[in-house]
Amino acid sequence: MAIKYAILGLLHYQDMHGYRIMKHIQRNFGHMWTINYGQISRSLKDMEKEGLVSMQDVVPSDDGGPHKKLYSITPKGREEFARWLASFPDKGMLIRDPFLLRFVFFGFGERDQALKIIDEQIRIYEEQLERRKKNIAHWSGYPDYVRLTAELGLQFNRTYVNWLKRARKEIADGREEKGKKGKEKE
Amino acid sequence: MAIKYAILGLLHYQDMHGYRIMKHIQRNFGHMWTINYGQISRSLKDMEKEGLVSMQDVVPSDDGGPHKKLYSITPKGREEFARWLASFPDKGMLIRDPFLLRFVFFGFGERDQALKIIDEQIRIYEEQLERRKKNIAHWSGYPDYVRLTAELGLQFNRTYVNWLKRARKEIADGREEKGKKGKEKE
DNA sequence: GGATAACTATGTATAAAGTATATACTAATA
DNA sequence: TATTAGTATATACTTTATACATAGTTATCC
Repeated sequence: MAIKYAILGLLHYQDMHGYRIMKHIQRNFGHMWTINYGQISRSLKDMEKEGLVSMQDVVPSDDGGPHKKLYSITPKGREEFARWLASFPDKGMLIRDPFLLRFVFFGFGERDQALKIIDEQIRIYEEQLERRKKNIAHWSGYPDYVRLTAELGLQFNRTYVNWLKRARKEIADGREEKGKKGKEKE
Repeated sequence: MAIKYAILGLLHYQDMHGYRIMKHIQRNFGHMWTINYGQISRSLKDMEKEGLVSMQDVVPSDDGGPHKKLYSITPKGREEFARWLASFPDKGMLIRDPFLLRFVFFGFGERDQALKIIDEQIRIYEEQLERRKKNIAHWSGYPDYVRLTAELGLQFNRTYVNWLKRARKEIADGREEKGKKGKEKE
């Protein structure tokens, strides 16, 4: 359960409640992790049962805000996190890109439709790239591990956008019509 | 169910059995999709029920080899695939890297242990890069969509290895000790 | 020739992750 | 004062991923 360790790691910085953990992961780990509240909610409940975190109810009367559940990491949680951190990753990178899966098969469809989808993909990833460029400056004073991770996200984003634009151009220029269309390698 | 469309796409090229589909995805789509046999096996069974593929048992006496189940795409399968191909991807790229998740938290552990894990990661991805460099030449005559996708895989691999090496150097030089260790941004 | 390791081939049970949907309160804004 | 965006949580359901189990084939090593 990898989400578990992401949560335990974040709770090293400070106590948090579920929604804030989700927002943190979305904002700062977005290039290597996607998450939604349902997963956080379930994980926190399980982890409390396991004794890795402890929960404190923050009722509206306490701070004037909405009902929250504030989670802290326990000594047991710190132990398990440290063990995990020092262990070698057992699995490799997991990638799923619904766009690329289409892209590789675009030879079986209409070129104009393919170009439309590619253009939309360029729009999305250029926007993301601009957001990340703006954000990266804020990381300059932070620990190397965190800053370096953000920089990798930016580099992947840049590589992807450049590739998309080059691919779009090659396809628009009609080069795919000359290839051995429909053939595939083993 | 995205796996379904990967399978339907591959069956456009030729009839295949499950193990071969898995190997194909691992070898050629590894940078955009990860998969294991369990998923293929169940997907094919479901897809046969749905009428998207048809199955033909190849018993040992037929070809001397082991028992196989040869799958073909049906007209209904082609229709559904075409519909999917022309649709806009509803979800973005998903990346989950057990190494990067550790990396971002290495500030909470021992630097020497971190360096060991980083070195192992460099070894793994340099090996993968060499394999891909060798493979890419074989794609030169193939349709643009397929070749371009393979090229992106190579570029991502290269970006990752370069980043790993730079990160390793920065960390080995001890720069992470000077940072605001343990602090984290919101 | 026989062991053994690596590869081909499949299947099922279980665990983990991801999505859809629901509720409710707060803050901003038009 | 509506309405929208944002904060906050929870559960049911679906899809995806892993672990384990089986069995035959091919290659290699002694």
